[in-house]
Amino acid sequence: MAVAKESPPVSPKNGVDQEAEYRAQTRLWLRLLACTTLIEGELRRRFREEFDFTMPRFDVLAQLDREPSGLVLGELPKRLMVSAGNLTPIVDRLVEDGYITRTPSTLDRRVQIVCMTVEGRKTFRRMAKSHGSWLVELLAGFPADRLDGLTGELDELKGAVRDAMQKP
Amino acid sequence: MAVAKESPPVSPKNGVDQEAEYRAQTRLWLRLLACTTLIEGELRRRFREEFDFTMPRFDVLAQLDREPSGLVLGELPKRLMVSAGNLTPIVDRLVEDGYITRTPSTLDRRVQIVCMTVEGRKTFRRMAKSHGSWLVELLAGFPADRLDGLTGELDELKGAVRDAMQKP
DNA sequence: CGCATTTATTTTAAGTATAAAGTATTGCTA
DNA sequence: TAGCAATACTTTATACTTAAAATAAATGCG
Repeated sequence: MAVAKESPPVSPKNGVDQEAEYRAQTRLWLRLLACTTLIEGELRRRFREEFDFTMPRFDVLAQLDREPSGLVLGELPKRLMVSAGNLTPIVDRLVEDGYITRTPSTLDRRVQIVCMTVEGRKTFRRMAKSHGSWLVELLAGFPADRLDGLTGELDELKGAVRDAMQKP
Repeated sequence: MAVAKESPPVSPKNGVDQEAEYRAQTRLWLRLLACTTLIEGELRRRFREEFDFTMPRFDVLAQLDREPSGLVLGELPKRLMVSAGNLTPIVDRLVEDGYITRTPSTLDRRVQIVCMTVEGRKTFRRMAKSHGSWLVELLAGFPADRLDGLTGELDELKGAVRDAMQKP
């Protein structure tokens, strides 16, 4: 039963509309996933090839780059939206490689402060520059005057999803 | 739109525009990643809680569900955009659990045909129904009349990125 | 036919991810 | 002030992920 798009709302939502909306939602999700996977895969590949570095490691450095005085270790999982346990070995290796330091707080011996070293900052800057240019290269084909519009839509989407997750 | 397509670094003249565009591109990428991570994480969590199942396993079943006569194993990595090596243990376990079968082709003994079992099909239908309703729930807060528009934008983005990756 | 190449798939090594349990340490409170 | 709950972080178990090497079978070509 084909329903005209502009048919008045006879019932709040009839079966056909619901079905169509469901399919539209599924399509959106699949497209979102495809875009992210595509870009993420390419960035990962280049990080590996050019710098023998991984994105999670870069992400940690990116957070620390904004915090000259360092960051409480527990802040990282929150900001990067990953689990705490995941971060331990990543931070371990960044310390091992000399890019960051991990110092126990004198006030609370459970807490550790992580801070980028001079070496780490230098390395990060170099990688960040490439990262930026890769992004520019990959997104160059998308009309510049619609970048903000799309970002705005995604912001709304994110808000809606977050709200939906809050409720229960 | 007055943006040089791929002029390397920066000429003083349009330096500001380029910088602004670069920031817009970065914002878009971060938002895209945030949306996907948010939704993916929630779906993963629910798959785990409700069905003790993972998304990659579900994705394999979803592909096979459309192919009543089964699929050449090598098709899966292409369709799911994952590496072949990754798939081996996933398929192994699905076979082990009785959801799919893996039969060597009689024509070419390198090739294997994977096919969903009746049991697998039953299980998949049940999970797919929940998956759909979760998606509806998570995306309910986003205006229905803008779903297709956003999907279209993402399609364009995907095309642009794919083109950019093709060239070199 | 014999051998190199290509194709399909698996194995391996290194890393990322989560959940859940474990270890200190601190703070609260009865 | 003794004990217990909360907090910060690590460890463990399991699974996904890729890249690259390995295996195995088919194909092509001289």
